Amino acid sequence: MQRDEFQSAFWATKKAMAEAAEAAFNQHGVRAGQQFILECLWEADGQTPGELAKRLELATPTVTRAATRMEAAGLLRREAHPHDARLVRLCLTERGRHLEKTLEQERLRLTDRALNGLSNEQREQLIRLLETIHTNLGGRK
Amino acid sequence: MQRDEFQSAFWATKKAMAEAAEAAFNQHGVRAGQQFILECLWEADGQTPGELAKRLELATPTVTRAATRMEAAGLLRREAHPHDARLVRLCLTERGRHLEKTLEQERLRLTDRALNGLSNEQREQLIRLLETIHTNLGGRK
DNA sequence: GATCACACGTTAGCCAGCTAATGATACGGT
DNA sequence: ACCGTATCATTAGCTGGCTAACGTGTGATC
Repeated sequence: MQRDEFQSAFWATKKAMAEAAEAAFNQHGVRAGQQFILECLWEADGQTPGELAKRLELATPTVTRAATRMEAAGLLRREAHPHDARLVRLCLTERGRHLEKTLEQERLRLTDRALNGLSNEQREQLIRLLETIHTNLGGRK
Repeated sequence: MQRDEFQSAFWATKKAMAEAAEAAFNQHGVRAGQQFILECLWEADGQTPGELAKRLELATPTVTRAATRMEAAGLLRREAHPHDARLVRLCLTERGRHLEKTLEQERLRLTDRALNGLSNEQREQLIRLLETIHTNLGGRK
């Protein structure tokens, strides 16, 4: 049957990226998926699970459960919202706040490693190609 | 902090691809991850979970559990290995065998949709770039 | 021929996505 | 003032990846 080089290459690369990301963040006691939540909170602390889910384009339960684990890991804590008892504010702990620079570095290092040997032009082209695929498949934003 | 356009674009695209693949295959009662196992079995029926895991670069338990679900879904059945009682042969049912062309078409259609608007040259370039990343991160094969 | 190490599949349990169902609170209309 | 709807978070339960632990069967060695 026809080989589908694109999908083969894409999924293999995705797997390699996921593994590398997991390895990079695990060193600092953070699971790969939690990094995105942290990034949002570094930008604006005290957001609610629903806000984070919307920003990250995740389902809300994914965020609340991750928050539970991150709370157990001492990365954040839940606080009551002052004006609306339905809402929960996720607030970074000292430890969660302190990891910002470390994890940013880790992320940039991963990108560097992944794109090693590519020219700036090739990198830009890659990003454009990825974005084309994303919009072709109806990706939001 | 520095934006990391590559990772943003990559993960967004990965998500869009995963969603699109899930939607495409679910129409035929197949979950996205099971497609790869089916492809292996179409090529050579009766392989063992361990063989499939090695080919697909998955952990063996991932395959055995998927096989259990696929068995329940009527896509394959377990058969005893004639010469070695430790081994299990995963054999396609009529239904599993019959889905080959349909799912291949679905996969190609997904690729077409994803790469819509890209020239052959751009497609080849994309594949090369993805493979570079894969090998940069130490991807096997 | 018995025993012991190795190979294989399965089970248990973790994380991370998802949807559907629950429960609590806010708010608008009456 | 009350009642119903809408909006949150959470829980339950699915798939799909993983590692570690388990049990069984092969095969080699003695």
